[in-house]
Amino acid sequence: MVAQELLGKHVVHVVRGIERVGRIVEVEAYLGPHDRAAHSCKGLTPRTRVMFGPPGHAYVYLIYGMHHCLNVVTEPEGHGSAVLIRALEPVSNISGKTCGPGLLCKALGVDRTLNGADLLGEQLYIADVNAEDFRINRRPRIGVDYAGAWARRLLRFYIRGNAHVSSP
DNA sequence: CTCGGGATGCGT
DNA sequence: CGCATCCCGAGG
Repeated sequence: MVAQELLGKHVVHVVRGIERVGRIVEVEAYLGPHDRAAHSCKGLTPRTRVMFGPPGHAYVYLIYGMHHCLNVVTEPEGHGSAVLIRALEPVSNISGKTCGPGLLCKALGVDRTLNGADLLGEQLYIADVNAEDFRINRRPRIGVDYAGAWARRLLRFYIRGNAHVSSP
């Protein structure tokens, strides 16, 4: 699954020439319209347009009126799947906490103006790094209790023992 | 545990 | 149009 492959990679956001970098330590997979916890289960709407778009783009949305969440579209166009970045370990030029999806967006300076951004571009991207050895834990996703059987699926992945995971 | 906060999608 | 709901975080 693509979600685990993001663990250990770096998220880079360039702000006024400064690279803000965090190492991905926690993610959740959202599998498509059949996944009742996924935004795409509402179908193709203005909000979910990017999620149904081509892979390698950022899906950024506002939640609870005040926090942003950063996702990576992972599957081919039309599929409607994405991976939510839930926690980072600070690497460079990070100020503020990064142990949660809203917090890490704040620390990186990511907001909805980056919705749809091409992650192969220059401003916001995922950087592969030398694979440090780590083990992966799998758990149910956070905050999706409404999603019936899908709430119990083990689609949350994090680096075992990492101090920056949101709720170990 | 509570509660803020605003967009969204859906029913009317 | 109204309104319940939401992939959260801070504070008690």
